[in-house]
Amino acid sequence: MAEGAPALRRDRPRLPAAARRRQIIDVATSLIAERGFWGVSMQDIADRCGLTVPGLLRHMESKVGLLIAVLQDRDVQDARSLRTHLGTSEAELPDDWGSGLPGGVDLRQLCAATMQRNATQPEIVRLFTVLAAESLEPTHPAHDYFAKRQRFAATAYAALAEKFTDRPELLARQIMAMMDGLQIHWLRDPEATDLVQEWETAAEVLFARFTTPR
Amino acid sequence: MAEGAPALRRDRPRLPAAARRRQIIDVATSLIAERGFWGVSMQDIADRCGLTVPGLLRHMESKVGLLIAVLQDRDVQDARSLRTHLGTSEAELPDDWGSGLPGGVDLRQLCAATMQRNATQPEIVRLFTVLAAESLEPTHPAHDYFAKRQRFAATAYAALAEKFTDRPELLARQIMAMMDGLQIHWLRDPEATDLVQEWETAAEVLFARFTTPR
DNA sequence: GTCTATAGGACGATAGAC
DNA sequence: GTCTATCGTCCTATAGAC
Repeated sequence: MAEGAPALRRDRPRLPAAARRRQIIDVATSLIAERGFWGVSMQDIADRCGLTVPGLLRHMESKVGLLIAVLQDRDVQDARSLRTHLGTSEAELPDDWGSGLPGGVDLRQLCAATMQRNATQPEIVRLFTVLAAESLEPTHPAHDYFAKRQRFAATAYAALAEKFTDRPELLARQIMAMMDGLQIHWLRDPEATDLVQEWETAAEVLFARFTTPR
Repeated sequence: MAEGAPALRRDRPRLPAAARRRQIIDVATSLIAERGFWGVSMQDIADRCGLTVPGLLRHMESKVGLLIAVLQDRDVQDARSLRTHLGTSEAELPDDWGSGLPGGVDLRQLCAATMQRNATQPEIVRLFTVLAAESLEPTHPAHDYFAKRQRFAATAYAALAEKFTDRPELLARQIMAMMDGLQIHWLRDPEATDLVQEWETAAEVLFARFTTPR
């Protein structure tokens, strides 16, 4: 009966700090997407990492700190993906998204690319959908993040919409609303519809005024 | 110093059960709209009612029971409002919404009326926005409610869309997505825009194919 | 119809051993 | 880098007095 060493939780070996941090962010992303920030406990996250809560807290200074880390990580990933899609040189896009999108981009193509990417990562879409609603409350730790994000997106889209219409903010807002709306319906029943196809049909309507019928 | 009676919490007198229940539902609606179901505790709700938690639990059998009561109450209110707006006789609309909307209704008018009503009650819109996202998780107590609700709305809207297009489910989905999307943007910054006006502009685009230009 | 008291657990976070 | 142990708080819910 005398087990010598106290041994690590389960059979999981120590991980280098960087790898552990990566794992924690991935697990937290997944769980927060499922249940929202208030619906997840540090215990839940620690369990899925094969850690105790204090073990988890050596890598993240608090629960709120963990949420911030998750959101920052998403920005880094998104910026990387955008850079790849648009070509590195002209798109600066640092971690806070810089001041806008490059002017040479076509709005309709950008939207289509975004929806195509989103269709491949429902978990991330869900993370943002759930947190966007939860963080409407001004005291929510992600409130400012989402306020800023929405302001940025509205401005950037409107700038790109200028070559379509003289009311670019209006088109920008309709586009964002339609994208968000289609996404939440898709999340509720992913089998029922094809997000990309659904967007394509909607885009035809939204952009119809601005394209020459063939 | 000898205060005789233990006295009621604060200065609030006993309320008849029905009035108390009404108060509890109103308070819970408001708090859940702000913070989501997982973000609110029974203590929070009891405090705002001037009750202790056991006092609260004499009127609602559990926290989940309270959420159900809130949602059922919304259905009753919505059905009442719809009956008023459409005229009592043809719209049956029992508490579970029956099997559809009366065929005589014009879809575009119905949407406009809905958005006008929603614009006057941001708190209710927020309740549904927050819970719709939170309840994507299949184990959430409101999951089935929202799944059913979305299915009903999609069917009902599609039926009314039949006189506009031969792809009514598509138009119905675009309408619902746009309404939901505009609402969440409006909730984040209610000062910035007029929900009714915003919808009117979007509706012109969505219905443009089906109306004769004057 | 509302209270006090309390059970019994989960929560976020810290201290200190190894 | 991870553990055990623990603090103090908050949670939902119940028992029983008035």
